Amino acid sequence: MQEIELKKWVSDKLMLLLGYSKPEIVLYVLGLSEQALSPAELAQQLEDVGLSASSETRSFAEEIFKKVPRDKASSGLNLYQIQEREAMILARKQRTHTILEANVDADDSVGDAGNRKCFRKRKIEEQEGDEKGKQVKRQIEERLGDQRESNNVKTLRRISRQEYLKKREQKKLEEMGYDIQDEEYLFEGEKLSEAENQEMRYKKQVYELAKKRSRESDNDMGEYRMPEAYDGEGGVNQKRRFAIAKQNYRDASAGDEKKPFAEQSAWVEQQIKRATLNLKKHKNPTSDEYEFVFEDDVNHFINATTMDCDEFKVESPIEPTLVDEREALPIYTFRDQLLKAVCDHQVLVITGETGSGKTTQIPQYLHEAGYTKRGKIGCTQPRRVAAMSVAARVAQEMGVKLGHEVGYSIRFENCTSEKTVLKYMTDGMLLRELLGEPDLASYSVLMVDEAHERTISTDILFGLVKDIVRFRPDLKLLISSATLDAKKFSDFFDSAPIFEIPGRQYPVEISYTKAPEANYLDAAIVTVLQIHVTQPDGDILVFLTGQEEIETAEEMLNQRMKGLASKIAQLVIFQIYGNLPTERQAKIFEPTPKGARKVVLATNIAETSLTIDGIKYVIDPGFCKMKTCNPRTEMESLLVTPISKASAMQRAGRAGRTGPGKCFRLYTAYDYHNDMEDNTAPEIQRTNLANVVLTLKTLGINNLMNFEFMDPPPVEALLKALELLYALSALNKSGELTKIGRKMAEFPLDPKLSRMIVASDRYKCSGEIITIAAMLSVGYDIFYCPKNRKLLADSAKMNFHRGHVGDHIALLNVYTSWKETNFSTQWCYDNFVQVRSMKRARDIRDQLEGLLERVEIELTPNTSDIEAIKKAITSGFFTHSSRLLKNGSYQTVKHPQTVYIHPTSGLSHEHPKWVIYNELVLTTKEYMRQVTEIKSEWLLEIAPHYYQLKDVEDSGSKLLGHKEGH
DNA sequence: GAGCACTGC
Repeated sequence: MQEIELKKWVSDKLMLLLGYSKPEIVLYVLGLSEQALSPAELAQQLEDVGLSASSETRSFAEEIFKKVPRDKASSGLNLYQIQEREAMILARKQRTHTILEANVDADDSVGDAGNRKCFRKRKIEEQEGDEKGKQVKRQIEERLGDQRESNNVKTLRRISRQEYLKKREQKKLEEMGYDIQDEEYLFEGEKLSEAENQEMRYKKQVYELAKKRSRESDNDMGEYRMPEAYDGEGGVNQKRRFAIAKQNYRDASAGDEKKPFAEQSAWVEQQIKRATLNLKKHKNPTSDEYEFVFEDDVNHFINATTMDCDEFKVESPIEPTLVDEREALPIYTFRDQLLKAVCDHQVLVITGETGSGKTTQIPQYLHEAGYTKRGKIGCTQPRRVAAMSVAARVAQEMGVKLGHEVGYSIRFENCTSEKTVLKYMTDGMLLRELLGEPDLASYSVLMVDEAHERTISTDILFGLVKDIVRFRPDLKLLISSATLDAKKFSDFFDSAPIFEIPGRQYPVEISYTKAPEANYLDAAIVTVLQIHVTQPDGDILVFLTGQEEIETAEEMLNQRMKGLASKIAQLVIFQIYGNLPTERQAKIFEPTPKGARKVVLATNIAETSLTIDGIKYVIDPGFCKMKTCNPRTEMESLLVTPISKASAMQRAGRAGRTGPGKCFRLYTAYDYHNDMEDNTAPEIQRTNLANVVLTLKTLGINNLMNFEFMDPPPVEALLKALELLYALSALNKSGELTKIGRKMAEFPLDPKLSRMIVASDRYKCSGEIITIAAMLSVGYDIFYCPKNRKLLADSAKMNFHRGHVGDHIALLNVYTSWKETNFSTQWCYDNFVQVRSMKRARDIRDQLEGLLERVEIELTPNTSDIEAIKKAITSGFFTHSSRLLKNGSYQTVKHPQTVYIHPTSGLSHEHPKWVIYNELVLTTKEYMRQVTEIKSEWLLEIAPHYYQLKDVEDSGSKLLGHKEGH
């Protein structure tokens, strides 16, 4: 029953926010849009979710289902026909466009009055663009022809963006009037049967209705209210639902939702006796017992497979030149075939494992073949370091200076010039670029590398470029991925051909344990020692889940090595994880002392982000930490979860980079084949989508349901994002971007932070607010707390909290103090602050400062008005408010749940009545992290569309009501 | 008085 309610609600909500006709929603919600169901099956499905009551809905659904083409690309029209139709639509489009524009203007009454003047300039330009249409386009073409040497790049970008938005708008309307236009055009003058005429009338009716409804919702200026189900007003029932949801979440946290765990736990019970016996032995090592462990070696692992390696050659050319090296790459022999394939096909999926040379060579081949005469060749990478190092390598191979013909572009660093024809960049950077150049006009080829990693940015890029290649037949698109996923990419890009390039990975022998390990940490330690004693030279890489585990593993290893020091070779242990200070991270690259063996205890960071030379043995316990977010409560937590097969292969591959290697998996072959997922769920299905939605809306994609996600995110996550953006006034009632929303989209931050910056204009504290935003989005820990000097570190930290100003202001204090010492590194050491985090905060802050000008917010530094700063913060984070309860705990205001102030907060002993928080985390308790005290009146003042008086009343009645409820 | 996977803009 709950599920039915939810689905109904979802469908209503979608209508409100997206301006969709109901049948499409229903179909989407049911997940049927891609299936070819008969009307009877469809009716059954509708009934199952309680939507059969409305015959209107059903007939609509069936009707639309029949007529929506399964494949929008193959509409059966040729290019000429499509152009004709677009011209017909244009007239209608322009009328509607004016209406939409008017509404965007009106909508800003929700937001800051002070911001009205902003974007007026852009708006005028857009209107001009609209009127002048073709003229502007001609201008662009002329100017682009001028080698794009124009000083006025900004204007060009804006114009091209308008062009794109116009195209988008056109498409949207085209979709709405799709069939009508189609049929009117194709059957003009032909006599139709009565049934056909009837169908035509019906379709027109639907179209008119949709248009009318869209206008109505545009004009509906009523207040926004949270939907009932999210309101917390359902009394006892609502509370129960909540409790159940939470319980489920807890259960999931315990890991029971996964089958592997359920089975494994049964195994664990059986094995526990044996395991504890082993454990005891390890704790008090004598050489006899260790010999037992080592003898066990032969039987401990089952050698199962050897990783595929297509072309295994050991090459040691004497003094290889760069040309020799290029020609020795596996890809070299495929050069001509590849060029032909690129020539013949617009989209090509390329598979090639590590070492094939695809990333460095393909762009060069295309350059040599003359593709750069028509435009740049772009190549995206998921990571900054990769973009930089690959660009450097290619520049070297081509004998040019990095930043000239070959360049790279990453955040904070644009190393390209007018001359650049091969451009490597992070995928996120290209996405930003697309906001200014939506049709990728300056590119002739785009290569999306490491596509199988499925970062959010690549996933969005997929949807966008799939669209772009349709109206830019001259643009070549290359998708490069791991072999396993090639089919999926090919399918997504309308059956694009797959081009296979063999890799040059050395073979890796993979072994599994015979039985599941009860304690994988212990098993990992034992395996390290086994390898050390029984296997030939070569360093060992152990994948663990986090810092704590790595530290205990090091302790255990050291302890056991003590007793054996005289008997076996030295073992040098290194740690590597993201939060480790840079100096200590660098240590893993130091050469191993002669006769010793290196052991690297690493987190997932060693899986893709950094490569350690000389690794010959990999130990893979099969787990990693993953951030999971309960979408209902927005509570985040880090859970230890089993890795996917793809991840396991990646880990194993780490042993075969410089020579043949071995991988020891601390799980059974059965587990691997039967219980582990093939791939980790793509990020886009796991994370908060607020930023994604904002980006898409900025690109003019209002119609989120029609956006072609390779793997669509859950509808509920999309709705949550829309809801938040709506509450932040970034979207209007019909789900269109407002002026505020446009400004927010300029900032590469979480929308709540962007909103806070936009609001700071009104409170005249933008300088402070961008500092706080930068500090909050650093990503690393700000404070460093060495175990032996805990007290000192804690007191240093409390210095910044003097006056109980709250955590946001404390972060501001940290930054301003650092700035006052002229960004001194020594100051950081003295105050137990991480230098790396501060430098990063400075980079982000500088970037934000530059962006302020673009959205016409004045930089107003040095205010001492704490209340103004707090109000600006509240403008971004009013959805994250909570109130003090009588028992000292807190209750979130909108989706009531009990939470606590995190002990690391400066306010953890203060008990302020009302607070806002940056995030909720579930660790040992439900904690609010980064907390600041506010006045409850501010919530009504700042977000009257979100809060009602009863939400913020201080009366005890609400608390009493809770007691009665129990 | 807690507990810190990894990217990216």
